[in-house]
Amino acid sequence: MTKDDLMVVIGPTASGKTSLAIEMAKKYDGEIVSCDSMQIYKGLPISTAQPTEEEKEGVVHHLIGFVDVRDNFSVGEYQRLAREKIADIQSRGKLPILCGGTGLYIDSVIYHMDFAKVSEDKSIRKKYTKYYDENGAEALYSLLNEKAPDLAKRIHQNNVNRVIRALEVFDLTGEAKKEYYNETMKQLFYKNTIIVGTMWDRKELYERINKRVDIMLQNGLIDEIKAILSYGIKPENTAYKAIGCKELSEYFNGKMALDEAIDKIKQYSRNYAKRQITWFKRLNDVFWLNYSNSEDINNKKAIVFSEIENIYF
RNA sequence: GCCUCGGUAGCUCAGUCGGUAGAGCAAGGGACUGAAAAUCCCUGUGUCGACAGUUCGAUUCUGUCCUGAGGCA
Repeated sequence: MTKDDLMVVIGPTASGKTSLAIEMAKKYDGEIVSCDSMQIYKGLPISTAQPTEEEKEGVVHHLIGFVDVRDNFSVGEYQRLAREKIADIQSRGKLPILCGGTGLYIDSVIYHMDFAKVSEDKSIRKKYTKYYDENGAEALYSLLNEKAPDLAKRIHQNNVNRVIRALEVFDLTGEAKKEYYNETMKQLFYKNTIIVGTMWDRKELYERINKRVDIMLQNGLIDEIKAILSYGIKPENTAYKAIGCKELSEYFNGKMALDEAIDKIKQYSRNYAKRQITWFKRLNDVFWLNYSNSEDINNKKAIVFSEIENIYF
């Protein structure tokens, strides 16, 4: 195992990433690095579909359940931590397997992405949020357009979050995010990266998602969310945006019937899966395993396994 | 049985003072560099419940019928 070796498992939610990653980890003496913006939080094992101890089958998992739900987190931090973990796994002669569905987090690790050196500045964000509230999206956007027209071109004016972050970076550094245009971003950070994607035909994937939400409910989803709400998690917290949390808190508030909340959880999960698919379609050189084509699966898996054996061993 | 209000896009509804119709959600496609399970962009022809009448022309007016909800008996 060298510092250039990295196995990656991607796919939309409920497509079977976790079990594939575990299968590979057992076969090749690997350890799994979760790449999921919500599994990082403590106290959300059910809603974020973290593997149980039983499901892990003894495979070591990293970057799961280590952040307090009241704390916010970011890609930059994730990138740093994931690369540390990967280096550590490699140094012990094991195969690192990056597994998850958060597209930006995946890119941050596998590509040469440089995030702006400046992190969140509350007062700047507050200032621009206020400006937006008073003057609207168009006016906010034109501020950015004056300061950094090239950057503005790449952001839609209605995407206020991004416009604000771009302004924040500009104000703190005095320049547009140059790395935006940097071609090196498309280069792999780990030369021997193999990416496998788990996929299903759309209809089947949606059925699996619906079914998985029902299983989460059986496993105690409602109590889990009730518990983290009682810890004092607020709507501004990132963890609150996890699917399940906001819907169930409306149910607890009496604003929504339970059935309706459950339907929304399923709905938003399906919407999310679709966005994930859009993201992953852009990646090159992915070995896609479509589980709806069961006859094909074993052949494709065999190809992936021989690829792994050629490159890593 | 009578009265009232409905029956319009997959769903919830708006609308056309008569010239064959539009929002939100869904669905599909796309974007994505420190909130990313977030955020944002693009895509809307559907016997306007059925039949008949009036009209140059009806989804829009009139009548009958079917159907849903509520009210009165």
